[in-house]
Amino acid sequence: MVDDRKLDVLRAIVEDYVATEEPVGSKALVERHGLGVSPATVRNDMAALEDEGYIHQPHTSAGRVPTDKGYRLFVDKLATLKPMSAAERRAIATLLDGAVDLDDVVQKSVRLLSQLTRQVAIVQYPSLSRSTVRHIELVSLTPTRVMLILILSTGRVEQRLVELDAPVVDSDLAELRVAVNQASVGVQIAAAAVALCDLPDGVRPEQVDSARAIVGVLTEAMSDHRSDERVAVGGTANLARYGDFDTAVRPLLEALEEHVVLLKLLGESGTDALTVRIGHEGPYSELAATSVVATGYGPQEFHLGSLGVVGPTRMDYPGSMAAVRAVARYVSRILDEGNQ
Amino acid sequence: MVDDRKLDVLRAIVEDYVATEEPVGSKALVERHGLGVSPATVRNDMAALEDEGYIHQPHTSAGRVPTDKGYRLFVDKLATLKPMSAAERRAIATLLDGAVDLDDVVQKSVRLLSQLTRQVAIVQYPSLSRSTVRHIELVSLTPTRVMLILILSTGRVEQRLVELDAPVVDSDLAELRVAVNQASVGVQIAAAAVALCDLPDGVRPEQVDSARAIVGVLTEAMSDHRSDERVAVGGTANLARYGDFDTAVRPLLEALEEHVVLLKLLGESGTDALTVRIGHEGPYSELAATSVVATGYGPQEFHLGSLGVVGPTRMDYPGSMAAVRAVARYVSRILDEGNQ
DNA sequence: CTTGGCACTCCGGGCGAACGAGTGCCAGAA
DNA sequence: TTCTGGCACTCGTTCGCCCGGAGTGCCAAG
Repeated sequence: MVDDRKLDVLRAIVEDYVATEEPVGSKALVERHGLGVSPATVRNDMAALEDEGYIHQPHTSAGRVPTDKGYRLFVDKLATLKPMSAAERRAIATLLDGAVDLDDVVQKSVRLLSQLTRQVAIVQYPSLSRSTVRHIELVSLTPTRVMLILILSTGRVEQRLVELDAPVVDSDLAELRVAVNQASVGVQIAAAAVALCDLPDGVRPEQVDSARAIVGVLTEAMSDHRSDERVAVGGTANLARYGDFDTAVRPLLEALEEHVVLLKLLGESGTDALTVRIGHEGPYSELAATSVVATGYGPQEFHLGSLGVVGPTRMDYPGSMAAVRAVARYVSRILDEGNQ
Repeated sequence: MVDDRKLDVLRAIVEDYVATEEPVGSKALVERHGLGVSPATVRNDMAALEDEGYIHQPHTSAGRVPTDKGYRLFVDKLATLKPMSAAERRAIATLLDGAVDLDDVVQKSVRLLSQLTRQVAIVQYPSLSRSTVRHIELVSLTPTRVMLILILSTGRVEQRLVELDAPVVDSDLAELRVAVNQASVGVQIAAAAVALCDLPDGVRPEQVDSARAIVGVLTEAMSDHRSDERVAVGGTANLARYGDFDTAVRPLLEALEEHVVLLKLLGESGTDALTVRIGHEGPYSELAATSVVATGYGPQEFHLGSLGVVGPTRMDYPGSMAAVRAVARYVSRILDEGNQ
């Protein structure tokens, strides 16, 4: 089982199959890779690999195709990350350095990732719940309407409109602004929501109602878990290269509409490690033909969110893994800089 | 040429073809619609319609298929908007009323539109250039970093980070905040950018540099035409229902990645009218097999942006047109309310 | 102007044969 | 023990072919 040549054969099969999309036979294998043995020998190895479940033949007298288990072994033992070319590194750096705000960073990352890997890319917005509050701004638009602006350490900005029953004067609003900022700046968002709850009790009686309304919306915005579900998707056009429409493209297209599904695909594991989920290893049986390469991102191992690519199980794992890791690193750096 | 029955036949052909996706023959036509004449008569009419270019037969002895010109006549003369069901109206109202901010409104509109029409939906964010400034907020994060927040009449919020060479004190910043707001609140954004340019000249000499930097970024954000290109896309999974992958799905998938292309598709015409662009009538020859149903939206005939759906030329025009118009109306109302 | 009849066209499905890629196995060589 | 060349076999794919059926255009009659 720990046979070097058999592993070589498996690697060759994976690489050829990824390149050609066609089952690969023993003869083509020895030709395209310098294996130094005859087709017959390779056939023996292939038979063994098939017994062990690493490859599979669609029907008698067709070539072999890697199974999910085969890809798994390939990824774990045989693949070395394809280093990014200098041009690619430069593209990443210049594109992301030019981003003006968080939205821009996310949009550009998705685009980048999909172009580098020629696959569908997914980037989760930095999680609300793991951010800290950087600033809260209260802007009175009319005497009875206040806009709340919540600025987070990641650069993410949430806004809410509040209708008040009674008008507030600007000086009161200013007071309240100071109070909410004191209570929450630098604090993790969950803790900030708690800290804010008691705040209205301390203000002057005339203000209490307005303060309650404002703080209410604020804490609601902070604990709105839907906002954690925001993701950006790009590169769907790459689906066009897929071979099998019904088993591969359709379910994936449907999944891409459901952001909750996407997040689960990325894996909210909370770890920053580069993870590869191959075919049936994922949580959805309809997506048994697709693999996910994902990783967390965030400054200094602090997990803010995830990003990755999804594609057919027959995909270029080394290349995708390298691209995903490279983009995650740049994004982490950018977010860190903005926060310094 | 102005023959009532021939028009009836054309309408029947369009409806049948949209329903079945198959060329429709004379016999099936008289059966499914109560035309009250024999197949032979219908055949004569069909021959005439074909001479005039409204329909086309893929090959001898196949049924007829509407041409783009045929769809055009159908849309212009024969189609009556399918009224929305009560349930659909309710769905629109409850979904959009629950939106918390502009992003939310746009996201939900896209989703709604794609579900109502079972097609790919596109919604353009309200144009920056046609909005007025509602408020500008300057928040000092550290002494040398200021975050600018630009709140527009549409509810759209733009944010930018400014690095200053020298620290500013809060009171100076407050002064500047008052000044920029005075200069720009209520003013159309292009005019506001102009008005702001001269502003730094009036401030105290120590502030000039900071003011210049801040106003510079602000006017840049205001005149950033890229921001006008923001669009949201949804319902791509509906592409899966398309018959022909290579001629229909692939080019459209590619177009959906290019937001500039999408905007051109929606038509920046600036009018609020409901427009239908059928097949080759559009600006892209690769999209000769797709149609666009779009309209502008915005309070009281004031064009803020466009929204619509794209699909195969063989699509349900009456239904799509009704849905697009209904959603546009609700979106307009919501934006108007937020702005009142 | 409409209708029924009729000959004609041509697409699509079904069937069978030839083909070829790939295999498994076996006997002999290293 | 391991590798290799040879060989018979399997089975999916492709091509040619035929045939049925849907649909048409045209014509003569109502």
